[in-house]
Amino acid sequence: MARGKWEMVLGGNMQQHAAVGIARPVIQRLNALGITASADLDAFWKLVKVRDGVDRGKTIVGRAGLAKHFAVLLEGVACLSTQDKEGGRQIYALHYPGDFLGLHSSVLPSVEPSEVQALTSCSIGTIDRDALEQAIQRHPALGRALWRAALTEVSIFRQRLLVSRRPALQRVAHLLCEQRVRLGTDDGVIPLTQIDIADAAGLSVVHINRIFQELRELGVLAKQRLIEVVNQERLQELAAFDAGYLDQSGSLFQWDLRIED
Amino acid sequence: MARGKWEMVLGGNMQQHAAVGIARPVIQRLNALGITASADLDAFWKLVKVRDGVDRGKTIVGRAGLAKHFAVLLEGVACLSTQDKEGGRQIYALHYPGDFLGLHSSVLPSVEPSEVQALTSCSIGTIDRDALEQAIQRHPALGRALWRAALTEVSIFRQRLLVSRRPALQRVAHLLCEQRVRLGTDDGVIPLTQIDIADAAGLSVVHINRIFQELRELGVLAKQRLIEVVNQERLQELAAFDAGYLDQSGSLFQWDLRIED
DNA sequence: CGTGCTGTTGAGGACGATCAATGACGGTGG
DNA sequence: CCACCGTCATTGATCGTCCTCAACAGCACG
Repeated sequence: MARGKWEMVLGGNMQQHAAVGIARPVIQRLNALGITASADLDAFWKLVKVRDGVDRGKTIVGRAGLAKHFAVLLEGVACLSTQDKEGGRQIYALHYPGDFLGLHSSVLPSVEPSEVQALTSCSIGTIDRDALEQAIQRHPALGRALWRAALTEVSIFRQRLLVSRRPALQRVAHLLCEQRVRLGTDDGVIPLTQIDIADAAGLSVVHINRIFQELRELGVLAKQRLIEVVNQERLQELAAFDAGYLDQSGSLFQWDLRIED
Repeated sequence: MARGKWEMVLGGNMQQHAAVGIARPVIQRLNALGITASADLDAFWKLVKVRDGVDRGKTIVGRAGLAKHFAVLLEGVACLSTQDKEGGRQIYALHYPGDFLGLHSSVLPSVEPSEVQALTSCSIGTIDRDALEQAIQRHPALGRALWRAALTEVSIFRQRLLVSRRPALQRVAHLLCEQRVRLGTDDGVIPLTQIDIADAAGLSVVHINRIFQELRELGVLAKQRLIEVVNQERLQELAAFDAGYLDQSGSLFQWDLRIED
């Protein structure tokens, strides 16, 4: 995570970045969201200005108005969270490379103040809002992709609502399953702390710790500090996990993303 | 709630229905969603086929994907719910006259099976999906209105996620506040059973009952079977309720990218 | 080699679930 | 009109889950 604090890449070539490795997750994501034409991909990528070295704990997307930018996560882990007045942090959603950051504020402006925060050092790509709108005019597929991304976020909220009624072990198991799928990595490592998990699951850290011990006894998690899933199948059984809700590619209303003023 | 089981009103005139009283909530809602031009209102209303006499407990919008029509609630109370395998009912959202029913299935098709169910006798208006899409082409304001309605639903989900971490009294108080605002009536009566509240709040009926007794002691609820709020202010304090999340009339894209250093 | 953050462990207690039984109310049919 | 029934509301008792407080251990950092 070096490469200089501000690496402006205006109109850069996508393949170049793929070579650097930083663009690959984004391209994969865009593909998954239905953007396959390289003209569309290029159009999108031309909008992105890469920025490295956002430190852990920093706010990436705030909540106040006057937004000129929007972001894509390139490297690292971030979360969409809010503080309740006792200082407790509620994590609504976790973000991994390829995710769009700040969809929440475009989709749900007048909602409980929430923000996107870096959980590890992150690289992000910023996108100018006006430029994006123009690009969407010329490449409607981009609008649809954003729409789908927003739907997936919504779908995750709803699923969480269901899961929040289940006992802690299943809740945690479900959360871990979701992270595995979203990460899309092969090793079972989940790059979060128990504290993060607690805030995301809505449980106390102490209890999370005990749940983790159970999961380790069950042979689901590795017996180390690091959170590593070693038996994905068993985990899914425990969680009654069905990944369907993470795929909104079949959405009926394929409205073009409309932008008012 | 008589007036015949099937009263088809193809292309009926809006004012007529307003006279009947059945259309007023819908018109108010459409106004609130930004549809003010009478051309738009008429265009919408022409799509609606009125249907009376949906009995309590009946399914209004099923979970099978690809619904060809969706609905508007004209009279009565309905809910968006799902069953978990133990037979427990989780209520995601309550619907009152003017609400759109089945947005969930057009917006989030591949999600945990959920359905819209009548909680009292209801009158609904059904709307053909294809006809609606065509109307949206000619009246973009309709598209925006639906979009906003969907956003409000999403916003409610998210708020619930936050509230679900708070203790039962506040949770229930918050739920009641929300229902008061959504109902928009002057008397404090909330036309639900304790069972409904329990399923919506994710608490046991027994516990809901005890919470209600507390709320009555606090002078917030009337001391009768009927659920009636007699001290709205106190209730809002208890709930730390801010109605902001119920109003998504703000602009769609309000991005704010901020990076601290 | 402290200082700070994360993970771990124990003890006690609050909150809410569950089980079970009883009232209250409204509708239905005799 | 009354007896019956189903649904909803209420109450008591018990139990389990999860929280809180508190202390300590492991590890990374400067």
